[in-house]
This record gives sequence, C-alpha cells and structure tokens, in this order.
Amino acid sequence: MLELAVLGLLHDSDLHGYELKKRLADLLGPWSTVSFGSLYPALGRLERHGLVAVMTSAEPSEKSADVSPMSGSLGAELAAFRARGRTRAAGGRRARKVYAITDAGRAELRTLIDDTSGDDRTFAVRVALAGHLGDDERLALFRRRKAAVLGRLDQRSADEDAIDPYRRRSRAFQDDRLRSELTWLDELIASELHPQPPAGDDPALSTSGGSPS
Amino acid sequence: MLELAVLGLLHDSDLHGYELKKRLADLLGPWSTVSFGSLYPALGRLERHGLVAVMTSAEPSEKSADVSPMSGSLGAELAAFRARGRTRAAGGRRARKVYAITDAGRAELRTLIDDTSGDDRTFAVRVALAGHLGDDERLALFRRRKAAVLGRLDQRSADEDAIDPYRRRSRAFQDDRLRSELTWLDELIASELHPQPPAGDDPALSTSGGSPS
DNA sequence: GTCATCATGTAAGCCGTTACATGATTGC
DNA sequence: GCAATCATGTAACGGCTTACATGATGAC
Repeated sequence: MLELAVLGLLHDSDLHGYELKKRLADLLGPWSTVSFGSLYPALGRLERHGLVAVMTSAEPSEKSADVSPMSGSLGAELAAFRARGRTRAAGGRRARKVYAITDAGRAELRTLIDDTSGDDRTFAVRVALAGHLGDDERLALFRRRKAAVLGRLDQRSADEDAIDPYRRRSRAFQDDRLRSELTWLDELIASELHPQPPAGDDPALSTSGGSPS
Repeated sequence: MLELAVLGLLHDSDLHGYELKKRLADLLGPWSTVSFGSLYPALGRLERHGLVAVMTSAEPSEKSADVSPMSGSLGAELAAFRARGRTRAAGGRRARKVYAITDAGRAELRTLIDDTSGDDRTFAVRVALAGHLGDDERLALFRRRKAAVLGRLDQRSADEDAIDPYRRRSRAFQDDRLRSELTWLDELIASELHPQPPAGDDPALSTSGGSPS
C-alpha cells in the first residue's frame, strides 16, 4: 500500500522523504495517516530491494527539479530556492536524501497497481496511478474490480428489514457505497472504451453517485 | 475494531467463536476479512480483561439461545437442534466455547463506540452499534463525525484540474464519498432530532448519496 | 471413503502506529 | 531567546494475515 503510493509518486519526479509525505496525504485520500515512522522504513525497504535509488542531495541534480506544475505545497520548493539563490549554493539544511525510482521500481509499480489481492482500500490509489498501465491492463483492472464489487453486492441481499434502526442504516450506507462505486466503475470503463471527445468542457461528469435502481 | 464489533454482537446474544465470525462478516461490511487467526486471540484478550465470560457449552444454557429473529445463517442453530433433539442431549461436537458479555464489557462497549480516535473505517460499525448509546451521546457522536468530514472536505480543495485524468477521477470519487457521507450524517442527525413518525412506510429514505452541489 | 462444514486454536511475520531522539534554519 | 517548520531517523508495541495443526460430523 505505502510502497505502491511511494513508487507512484517517485515515477513522476524525484523527491525526498519529507516532501513525499505531504504528497502521500493527497494520494492516499482523506483519512490517510502516513507517519514518518512508517514512511522512512518503507523507503529503506524499497532501497534495499533496488526499487529506488538514493542521491544524498549534495547538488540539486537538475533533473529532479519538479516535473509537475508545482501547485500545492510551496514551502519546500521556496526554501530550496532561497537556499540556492541567496546564501549558499548547495549544502546547509541537513542533507536531504532524494529518492529516484529505478527501472526495477517501475516494473514493480506496474505489478503492484495490477495486483488484485488486498483489494479494498488500495483501489482508489491504484486507479489514481492507472495511467502507468497499458490500455488493456487498465481496462482489465477496472473490470476485475467491477466483478468483485458485484460479487459483494449480491452476497448481502439477506436481511432487508427487521433488526435495529442503526444497524439497518449503517448497512444501507455501505450498500450505497458499493452501488456508487459500481456506477463510477462503469464510467471509468466507458471512457476507456471510446477515447474521450477532443477537448473543451463536457457537462456533468465530475460527480458519480447517481440514483441507483 | 475487532473487539468493538465482537462486544457489540455479544451484547445481543451469547455466541461461540465460529458463529461470531459469520456475523462479523456482516457487521464489518463488505471487504471485511476477519480470520480465525485474529478472532480467537481477540476473544482471549477480551476474556483476560474480564470483558467477556466463557461457558464451555456442556449444556446449551437456555438464556444464550438466540434473541434475534434467527434470520440468516441457519447452519449452526440447525446442527445444535439436531444434536440436542435427536441423538445426544448435550455433548458431542467438540465442546463449543460460548462467550457472554460482562458488565465491564458493556461499559467498555459504550466507550469504544464513542471513541473518536482511529475514526475512519470504524465509523460505519460504530453507527451500527449506536443503539447502545444514550440519545445525547449518539447525537454528539454523529455531530463530531460530521465536523471531521467537513474538515477533510475543505482541506482538499486545492487542485481541481491539471494533473492526469486517473488521478483526477480517483480524487473526484473520494470527494464524492465524503459528500455522500455528509448527506447520510445529516439524515442520521435529523432523525435523531425529531423522533420518527409512528410506523408505516415512509417513501424514499433508503438510498443516501443524492446529487451534491 | 472423501469432501464440506463445524469448531478451536498456535506461530511467524508484516506493516503500521506512537513516542522518542536529533538537529538546522527562519521568523517573531 | 523561542517556536515553528524542515528533515531524518529508531524503538517498542499492537493487531491482523497467512499458514499450519487438529479433529468430529454429516452428506454424497
């Protein structure tokens, strides 16, 4: 889970642990609570397995800079800029360890995204990183998930009523979640099948959970 | 998490581990994967802490029978019935250990339901068991959760567009989840405030996720 | 006879959390 | 001077998963 997300982020740009953590909070969704106590050991593991390489940030190494539009957290970048442009060219500020993904890491990333086991909480993250998959793998991934969700849905048709009101409401909520994930998946699958209309603004696509049957 | 759910189930009726597991699958929602390897140790812990008591099922103990309408999994009950009514009065079938909640357990259950820390995945379960709370505690619980969800919602207003389509869709999905939980919570809170209209069928209440702004 | 279901457990290992330890830099 | 932010780690602990071990009963 963590390793998946880390590899996903490092695929876009080289990063050091501290910055990584901030971006993880975004990728892993609300409620995510990645702590340094899990992040750093995870990075260590990744390094030992040869999935990432470390550069001890003597010089900013140019290529690592930042591919993404640099939105969001400005703190680190600004600080780096000041340090480089004002007082000292390279050095100071406690030697950041910058991590870069390796070829083995890229391969492993694809494997992890595609890995159906341990499915539940990981899936949103896997979709977020699905761009790294081939078109066919991605489609297959979505369809596997759809099958799994459908499976869960008709395992739980039993009770319907009786029981205590809070039990019932909780259950209804969870069923709705399943159904809304289904419609989301259908949208994903549909937009895989016919490549999206050129550009411009297409109306009503951002919100999923419609009204199920 | 597990202990919360176990105490919740034992509050309704005495059960042995195997049967407990089946009901847990329901209570904990789809995607739940409680294994015996976690269930039995958890029961052991609960016993050591004096939150449950064990009766080694020499005699079925009458009061344990089953308070609930006996829907769902019939296997165990049927087997027990056959064993009792046909061949042997009590005995045979590998001495089941039947667990019963204690007063301390009931107190702990209320504490656990109300406990806001470690909030995310537990909440649906806590709502399912919210019947064991006092009216005021329950309402407070729902409102605390609503505040938390609102908090998460406006932490993530940053990006909106740019980034890769799969990142965007994953994010949108998770935001929708937050919003749909919000409307669900509003329903819960509302129905706490004005005690529900007598009986009969009230239309359109089962499905939550409407169309947000 | 053999398989599925009922029934209870133990052991190894992973992954994650909290809490602790350290230390530089910047802003007030 | 002091606090916040940046930055990296270690140690103890907990809980859950997988896999293993055991054994009775009933259905086909």
